[in-house]
Amino acid sequence: MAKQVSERADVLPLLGEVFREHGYEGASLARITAATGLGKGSLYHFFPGGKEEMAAAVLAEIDGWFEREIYAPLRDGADPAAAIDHMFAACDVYFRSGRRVCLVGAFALADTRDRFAVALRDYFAAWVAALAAALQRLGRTEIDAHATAEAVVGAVQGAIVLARALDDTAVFTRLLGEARAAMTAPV
Amino acid sequence: MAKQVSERADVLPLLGEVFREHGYEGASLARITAATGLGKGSLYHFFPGGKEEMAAAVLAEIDGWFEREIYAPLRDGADPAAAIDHMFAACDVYFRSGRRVCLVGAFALADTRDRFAVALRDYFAAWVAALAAALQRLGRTEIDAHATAEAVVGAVQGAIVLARALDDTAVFTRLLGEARAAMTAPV
DNA sequence: GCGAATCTGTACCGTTTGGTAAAATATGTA
DNA sequence: TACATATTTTACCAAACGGTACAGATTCGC
Repeated sequence: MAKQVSERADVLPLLGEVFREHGYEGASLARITAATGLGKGSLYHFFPGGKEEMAAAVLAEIDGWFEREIYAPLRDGADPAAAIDHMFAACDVYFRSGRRVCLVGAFALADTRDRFAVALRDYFAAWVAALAAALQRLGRTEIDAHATAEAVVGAVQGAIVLARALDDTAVFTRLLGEARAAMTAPV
Repeated sequence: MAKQVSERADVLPLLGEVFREHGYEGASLARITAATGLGKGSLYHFFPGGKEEMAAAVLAEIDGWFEREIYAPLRDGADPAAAIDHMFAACDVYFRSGRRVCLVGAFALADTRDRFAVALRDYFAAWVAALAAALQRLGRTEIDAHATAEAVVGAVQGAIVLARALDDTAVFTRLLGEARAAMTAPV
């Protein structure tokens, strides 16, 4: 009975992948134990609230990652244009050109939407706000910046759906490229 | 034991709503019987293949509706511009300004993607092709028409995700309006 | 009116579900 | 070493799962 040195934080990425691949309902404890290597006992030790707490923790970790990696540079970074470029590049890597699902987006389409309403809203609101801030720093008006940011974030989500449905990563890359071009062209 | 005069086709819309609201895994037979009023006996009489056949039938019905209502006018209608306007209007009604999920898009994000791969691909491929045909008839080049069509179809899917996550139907209307404007502006 | 085909309600099957309880083992600290 | 705290294993639970079997009831063709 070796103690795996697994911190609670270490299992979150594995946990996230299970939720991503099978959704909230499809992520059974059997699959979770298989993916994490942790038995039910350990899981309920780390997450006394069960599946719901696991999913909430994953959402919080995702939110933290985006805040650190994408939102903060957009909002506070020295070079807004570079932060925007970094955002597109990071999205392509993170979502694996549309092969990997956005867990927050997927939750928004299922009946998990109500259960995690606050987390979902915060995630997208923060993304739109951060991108809009970068655009404003590049000289756009507040209204124009917000509308454009909204469209770009929406385009990313739509690109994931399309790329997965068409089973074609090129669609994802193409759509993100167009969104990026439409952003940088007209100041 | 009154015979409900329900044809197989009559239950498809109800069935579709269950899948939309709860996803494939979340659409339990208990929920399905509750929503349709049909017992297991009747359900398995109409759909011997069980849940999988039910979902496939719903997808086929959806595909038929879009083909009839949206794709055909775009492709073969007398007035391509009017067909595009009709598409946006029909989308707003069908998806209830982003409150109602696109079942095909939702399936694309879950692990139902592999099970119904062909149906998902066909749905989006047909949509993009039809919209591209309308754009070509309006004078765009084949390449430009295809790229634009892809972006618009993606925007619709992204708009649904965003509207649901932000719990704001205005986002859906706004994004579709922008997509439409971006389409009609530069010939 | 009669038989065949169609439809429906109910009971049941084995499996899996999320979750619990507690005993057994590791680990950190003094 | 000893003791408390963390962690893990194992066994177990009631409920729900998708699906089957089949006997009734209804409807339709003739």
